[in-house]
Amino acid sequence: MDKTYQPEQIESRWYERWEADGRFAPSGEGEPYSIMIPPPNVTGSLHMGHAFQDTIMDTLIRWRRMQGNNTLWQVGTDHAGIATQMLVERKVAAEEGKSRHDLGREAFIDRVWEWKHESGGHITRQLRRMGASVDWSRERFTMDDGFYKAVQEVFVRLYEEDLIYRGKRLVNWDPTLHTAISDLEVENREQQGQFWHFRYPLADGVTTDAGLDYLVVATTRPETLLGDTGVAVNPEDPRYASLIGKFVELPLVGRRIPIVADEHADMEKGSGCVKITPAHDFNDYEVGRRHGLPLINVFTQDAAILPQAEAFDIQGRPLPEIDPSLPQAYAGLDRFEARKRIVADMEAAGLLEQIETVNNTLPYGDRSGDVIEPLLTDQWFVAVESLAGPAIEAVENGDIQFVPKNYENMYFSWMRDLQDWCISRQLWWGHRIPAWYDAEGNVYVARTEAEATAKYLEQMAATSGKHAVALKYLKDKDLLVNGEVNEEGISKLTEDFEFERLTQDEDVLDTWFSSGLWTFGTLGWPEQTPELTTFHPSSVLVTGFDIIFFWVARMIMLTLKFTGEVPFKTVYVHGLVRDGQGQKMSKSKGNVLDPIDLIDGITLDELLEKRTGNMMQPQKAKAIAKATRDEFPEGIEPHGTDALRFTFLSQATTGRDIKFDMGRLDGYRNFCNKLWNASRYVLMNAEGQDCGVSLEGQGESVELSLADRWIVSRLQQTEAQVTKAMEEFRFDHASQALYEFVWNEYCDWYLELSKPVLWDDNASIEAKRGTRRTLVRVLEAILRLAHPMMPFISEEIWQRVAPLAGKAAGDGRESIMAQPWPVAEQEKIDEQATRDIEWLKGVIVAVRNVRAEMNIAPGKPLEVLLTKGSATDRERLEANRLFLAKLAKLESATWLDDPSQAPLSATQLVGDMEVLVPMADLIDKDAELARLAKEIDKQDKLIGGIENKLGNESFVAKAPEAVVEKERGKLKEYQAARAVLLEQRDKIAAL
RNA sequence: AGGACCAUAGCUCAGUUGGUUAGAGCGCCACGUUGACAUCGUGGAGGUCGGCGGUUCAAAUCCGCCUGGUCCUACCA
Repeated sequence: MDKTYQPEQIESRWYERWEADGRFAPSGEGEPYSIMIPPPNVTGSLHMGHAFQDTIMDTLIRWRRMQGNNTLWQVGTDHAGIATQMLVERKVAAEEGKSRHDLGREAFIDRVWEWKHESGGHITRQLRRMGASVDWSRERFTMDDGFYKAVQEVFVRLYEEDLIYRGKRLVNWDPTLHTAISDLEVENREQQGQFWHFRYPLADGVTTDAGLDYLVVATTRPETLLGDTGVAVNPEDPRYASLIGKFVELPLVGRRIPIVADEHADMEKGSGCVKITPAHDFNDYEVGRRHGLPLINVFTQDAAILPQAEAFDIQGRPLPEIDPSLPQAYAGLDRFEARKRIVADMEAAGLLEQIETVNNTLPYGDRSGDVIEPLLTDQWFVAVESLAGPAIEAVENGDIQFVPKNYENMYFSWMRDLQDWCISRQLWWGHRIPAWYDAEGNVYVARTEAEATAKYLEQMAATSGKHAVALKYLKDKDLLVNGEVNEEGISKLTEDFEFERLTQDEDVLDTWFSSGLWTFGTLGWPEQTPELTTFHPSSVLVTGFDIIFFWVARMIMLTLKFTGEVPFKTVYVHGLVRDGQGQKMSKSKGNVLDPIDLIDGITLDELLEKRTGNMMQPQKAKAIAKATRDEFPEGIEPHGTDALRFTFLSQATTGRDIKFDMGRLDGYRNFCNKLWNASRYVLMNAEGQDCGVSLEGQGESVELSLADRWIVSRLQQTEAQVTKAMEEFRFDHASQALYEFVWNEYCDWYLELSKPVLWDDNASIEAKRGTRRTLVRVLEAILRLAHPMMPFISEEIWQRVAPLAGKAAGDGRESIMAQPWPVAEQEKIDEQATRDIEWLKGVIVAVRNVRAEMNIAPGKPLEVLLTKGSATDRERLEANRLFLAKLAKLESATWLDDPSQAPLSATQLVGDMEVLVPMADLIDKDAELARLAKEIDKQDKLIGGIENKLGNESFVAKAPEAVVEKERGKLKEYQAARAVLLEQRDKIAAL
């Protein structure tokens, strides 16, 4: 083995080997355990959030696999509608100077597929670098054929049950992307805005109680004035009671609009009057519905002013009786330009009362960055009410559990106030909605055009002779079979019967509609496949809290509906990975860390280029470059995947955001190095030597030392601890338990304790064998314990160590991946050995303390005296002379029967026993007296505290006996320590 | 405005049902190179557990209020 740990050399090699050997596929034996990866964008790249998430999933899967479960980690990618379409649009624009409309729908979609084939492997390669043991043989894509089938099936069935409907509704419209987006894709940003107060003249000579002939309304969006269809006042408002049912004359347009009474109007705010624009505001839409006000749309899809408005009733039916004319001056103006002009015109007309500056929050599209406009459009919706009930219940009754539990509240509060889900998007990239229209605009929802055509014929035949004839003809000719008109039938229809072909809906489905089917769609549904039976419901979903609404809630609803099962039994929710300062990582802030750079390292120059090159806001480049130079003056060193994974795990606490800590990453890289070097030591002392283990695993006669029994005992406890932590999803505890055992016990103590045995010419063959066997077996177990967290280094070392530990090769389990997870054996826990070792450590630390305090060279052999020891102390000394001599560097350790004969010494306590290092004339009197005074003071304080407690009658009376006893014990201990210090002080003072 | 979460050493964080001399890693200080490892070893300094009040024999831990931070929801007509 190399002297230092070189991760890059081992990582790619092992991953390829595992994959080639088919180690990731389900074993087919044991209790099923499955995780569905949250599908990353197919053309995306791996960010810190993925790396974190993937580490957790891989750790769980590797752990369960070792425990003997039949594990499936389902992998796949998402087509990510908007994100991917925008990316390809930009690429096409940059490379060919063409828009998607220049190309046309089909050609554009071909480009997207090309791009998918070109770049789709990027993220999967990165997943491999993380060590993710996903089953690549089952990789899926949300737009592959099988998945498409599941999507269609779900859509059609929901439609048939009236749970999907189409209608003209107000939606969040993105004027840049020209599509509806969901509430969840809207980002509210606060900013300073203006609030215009306008006068709306009262019609028919009516006046207010105050004698005014106008009402004052206020708005932050004056351009919507053109679509006003009412003014609301509060029904309780005495100021306007007499005006309810009267009219105002809408300025600039001249429309007469009613004054209605509605709770929505807040008497406390402004004038108490509110303009109502049902076609351009969600609240006004509701007011309009309550009062039967018409909806007047004044915007184009670009959010520019229409030359002529469009009027509808609440059902979305056109209202021809309403005069649609708008002032021509605004026709074609962008909404913000129109706003300026309208304000100016109002002012000119003397109708502008006041302009206020206010802080308000505006909705922005999180993809386009454009201001979202509520717009009346034809869209498809899922009626969620009947789906939400069972989805809430599943969490309430514990079929699905959130970890940590408090996310359940977040889930409930969202689910209990659910709006119908708008699932149509006016995009090209995605699952096209399986709905077809005939020439009259009637809709036929079906799995295929053939099926839709059949439905069309059947439906129309009932009322139309022409259709009935065509239907009969096709049936007679066997061109209509099983509810589908085949290709030939369709061409017959269009040619012989002169029907127009049905046209498919132009819209595609919201990406989350398809990813909502992920857990069962990937397993072959609607077919009842063996995989579906075995692996569904999945065991755990690992996801960020930010997509509980987008994804988790919808998965639960759709999966319950179509499989009758929950999609997963546990939802492990993790937080966001932030930078070291707690800032969200973003390209524009220039604080993004790439997991691959942490693994492989990156030079400062490359990092600077990555962070400042190709920026949206180049003016920030300088500040970013400076911050980057300050934080990473030498760039980033390579750390390896194992260290990165271990860092994530150690920071994975309880669902809170994590601040990624470079210091920890360094620390865990060092931990890998520590493990590496400990293994080197073990191999140097065991390879080719008698370890008391034959290849058949038969032990030969061995003698186990105290240290051997102790480390084996501690190993059992560590195994239990790590397992418990994994079961509780406390990866921080699991990683810490392993870290502490390996470093603080195995390396710091056990390896050191093995040296005296192995290097002592007088030690017996059996003792040496026992120590070698323990060294090897404990290391072998450590590696298995570490493997789910650190797959690469554990495998690399295990290959060398396993044969020495009697693990046979050639049995199909020659990878650590196929080894059993360590199970703690109660009978190997040795309390006595633990106490004895604690004593030994106590003496060694006592001597080290003296050396440090007295400035005695670490290597100088010492002659120590022991006094006030019990029979047990004497036994322990005799049993451990060898260890003591070596680890504390003692020349000798001698019992002093009469404590009063002790020479002037530095003294330390181990229990009641005193360890004396004679100091002769080496002592600096003043310094030592000062040190002792400080120590005595410390003990005095401790003693005082306990005496207070014990002097408190109610403490003694009410506290449990055990607690009181413990305090008494402590008191004795402190008093003894104090006595030693006093004695020491007196001796020195007397010099 | 309502709600959730958080506040422990210079930094990043543990601290399960109240009882520990409040812990770890990094950083800091001192010492240390012959036999696994300087990506190391040994020893050490450093915290009135955000503030105030309460419950209790006992509070970092339970309750209330306050302050500061993060986030979510709503409103902003």
